[in-house]
Parts: sequence; structure tokens; C-alpha cells
Amino acid sequence: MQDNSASILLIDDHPLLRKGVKQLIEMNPNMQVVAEACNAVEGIKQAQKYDPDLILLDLNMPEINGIETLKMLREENVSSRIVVFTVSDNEEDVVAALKAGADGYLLKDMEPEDLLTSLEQAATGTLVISPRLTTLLAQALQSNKRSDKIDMQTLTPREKQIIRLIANGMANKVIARKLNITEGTVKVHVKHLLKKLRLRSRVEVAVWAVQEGLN
Amino acid sequence: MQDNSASILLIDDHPLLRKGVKQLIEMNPNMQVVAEACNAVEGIKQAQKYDPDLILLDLNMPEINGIETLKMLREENVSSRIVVFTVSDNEEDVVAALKAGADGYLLKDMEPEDLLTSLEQAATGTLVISPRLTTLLAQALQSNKRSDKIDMQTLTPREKQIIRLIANGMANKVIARKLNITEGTVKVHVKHLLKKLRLRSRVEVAVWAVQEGLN
DNA sequence: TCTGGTATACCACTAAAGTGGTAGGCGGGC
DNA sequence: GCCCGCCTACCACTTTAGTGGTATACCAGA
Repeated sequence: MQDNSASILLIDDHPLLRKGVKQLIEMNPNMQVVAEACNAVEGIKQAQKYDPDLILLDLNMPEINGIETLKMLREENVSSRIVVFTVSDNEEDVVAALKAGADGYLLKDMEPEDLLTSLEQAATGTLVISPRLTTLLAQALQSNKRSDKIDMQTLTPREKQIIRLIANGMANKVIARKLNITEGTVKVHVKHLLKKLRLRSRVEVAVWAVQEGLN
Repeated sequence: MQDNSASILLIDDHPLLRKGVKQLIEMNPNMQVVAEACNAVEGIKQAQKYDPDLILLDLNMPEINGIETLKMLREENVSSRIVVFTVSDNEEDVVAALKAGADGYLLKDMEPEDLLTSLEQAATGTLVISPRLTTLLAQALQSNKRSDKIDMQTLTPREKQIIRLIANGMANKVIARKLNITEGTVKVHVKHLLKKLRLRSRVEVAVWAVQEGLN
């Protein structure tokens, strides 16, 4: 950039909203909208052309949605900070966005001045999140805590212990050494827990356990 | 309880702090401290005796720490809401507490009136989190997003595809049928991706992939 | 054109995982 | 006291998984 203001790319399919956001952003002399796009393909093209400091990305877009766009941007090795800017306070969206590598998640109903502050922070690399999402984030982390009790109940303590070790990728032999029992005995436990969980291999056990947060 | 105020159990090894919190809580007629404990064992005993609506749990305790205590309480099927109350704004602690099933995480440096409000909410079943932890929670969800990019980059499309199938628990033979290639070829791909990811078995691949959200 | 990476296939081999059955010791409940 | 569930152990056996090497074909970049 010719000056040292932060360059921003807007990706949103609503022209009016882009206009409004652009006006708001350019009230702050430290930030500048260098490009706009109304869909994923266009957005990626612009991102590669301008390599902006910050990309403001809408989630609800026709054809390719925001999360997909985000993943595609990352695939293309776009190094810009990417902040999702959306109306959706849906848990799945927030979690998906963050897991896909979003550097922020801001809601469109924010106060304009708060938005400006957040964008400035985001441009410098700070992870910004609308405060309203705190509780939701915490719930996402808890996620599955109590749902597994049903299956887990039928397992003996030893079996649960072995499931955790499998979910850490350990082989039977390693588990045996760790628990000071023979490999044969480990196999017995594995056999039993496979039956109880109605799974077909230790890989399935590992996947299940990791998803339940057991490791 | 004889009245309909929320019953609270304090578990904290600092008597002075317990005293302070108790005084604060009882300024609100809707809440009442029914018991106190200075360690895990005592805490569990009291929890079972009084079955309080809410347990306020310190993390830094001698012998058995707060997270362990939390797990033990859940093991004992204590149904009280459990809110962690600590000085630690450490990411690991927050995440561990929530994963262990905490119904809240409050920092000791909160304003007393905010604390009271939060406790009241917690007693009614709302998940309460100190606002200061928002960013941290989001980071925890992102977790390791970019650390692996290096690894992922070296993988061929075919290998990525096979990783996803492994992460769904599939055996080589099943993968072969799905991709219309021989089992031997699948093994070749698996061999290569194991090398690239420096993992030792498909179980480790599955665990890694699930944690990265690849399935 | 040559090189290098990718995808495929086959082979032989070793190692690990999973199955089936038997069995002893141990602790809790009827 | 007896039975039952749990943990342990051993056995033989089959199936999967993983290793090492060789080889063909395709495609893209130097």
C-alpha cells in the first residue's frame, strides 16, 4: 500500500451493506477499503490481487457460503486476516468459522463504533469476537459432556481406561506395558468394549472417543 | 431447603475468601451458603449431604485440584450446578473445566455485584462465564488451526481423501472399494501419509484428523 | 527432453489387531 | 456359601495393517 493504513477487502452479496460498511470504515483514517466482492470466486480473485490486511467476510452468500469461501481462501494461501461478519449467532456457524481459521467473528448488529474498534484490532492480528457469543463459545467447548453417559455406563472402569489410551493412538502392546498387563489381556478388553459399543475396530473407537472428548 | 432460596456450597481452601464470598452472597436474600469445605474430599461429602443448587469451586487447592474435584463430583453423580471460581485465566484451566462439565467459570477479580448476578443466573441453570475469557475461548476452539498447515500442504489430494476415510473408521479394504482401487494401493497411500505426518498408525491418523475436524 | 511428483499395481514379508474358547482369583450381593 | 461380574492370563487362529521394493503411466515444470 502507498500509505500505512490497513487495507480491507469486503466480501458480501449485499451492495447496500457494503456501501454502509465502507463509509463507516473510512471514517477511520487508519483503515481503507481497497476492494469489494459479491461472491466467493470474485472474493478470492480480489484477495489474491490486493493481498489485503483484512478480509471482512459474510456468511450467507449464494452459491458458495462463507465458511466454504473461508476454507478456499486458506487453501489458496491467502495470508490476510479474515473476520467473519454476519447476522448469524448460530453456534454451528461460529464454531465452523473458528475451526476453519477465522481470525474473528463479528455480528452485524454491533454498534458502529464498536465495530470500528474491533476491525482495528483485527487488522493488527487480535482475535475479535462479539461479546454476545461468549456463552455460546463455552457451550461449544462443553459440547458433548453428558450425552455419552448411556453407552459409557455399560463399560467397566478398565474398559474406559483402555478407550482413552486407544484414543491417544496407542497400540495394544504399549497399553499393556502402561497398565502392567499382557497384550493378550488388553485384546480381551478391546474385544469386549468393541462389542458393547457395537464398533468394528479400534479406529472407530478412537474416532468415537475423540468426538466425545474422552482423550 | 426450607425456603426457596438457592443453596450454595463453597469449596475453597482459603477461609478468609470463603468468609468474604459468604457475606457477599447472603446480601442477596435469594441465595444462601449452606455449607463450606476446604478440600476435595470434604467438598464431596458436603455436596452429597446437602445436595446444593450450586457449588462454587476453587481450582487451586492442595492435594486434589479443582478439575479433579469437579470430575469426582460428577462421578459421584452430584447433580448440583458447579461453577469454577478462581484467579486463573489460564486457557488450559478454562478448557479443562468446561470439558469436565463445569456450569460456569468465574474469575475472582470480578466486581462483587457482577459476581452476585452471575451466581444467581448460574443457580437457575444458565452457563456463566467471565466476559474477559471470550477471546480465550475462541482461541481454544481454533486450537491448532495453523500449526498443521505445514503438514497438510505436503499431502497429495488422494492422501487427504484417504485420511478423511480413515477418520471415519474405514478399513483399507472398504476404502479400496469406495475409491475403486486395490487394497494394496490404499496401503501405499497410507504408508506415505504416515511418513509425511510422522505418525505410527492409522489410529493416530484418525485421532489427529478428528481433532483437526477433518471428518 | 529429462526430471520429479502423483497415482496406480503387484509382490513378499512382518507385525499388529481381532476372534474364540478356557480358566483362575477376587469381591460383592443374594 | 454360591453365583456373578470383573480382571487377568494363555492359547490357536484369521484377518488387517504396515514395510520394502519394483514397476508402469501420466503430467507438468525446468
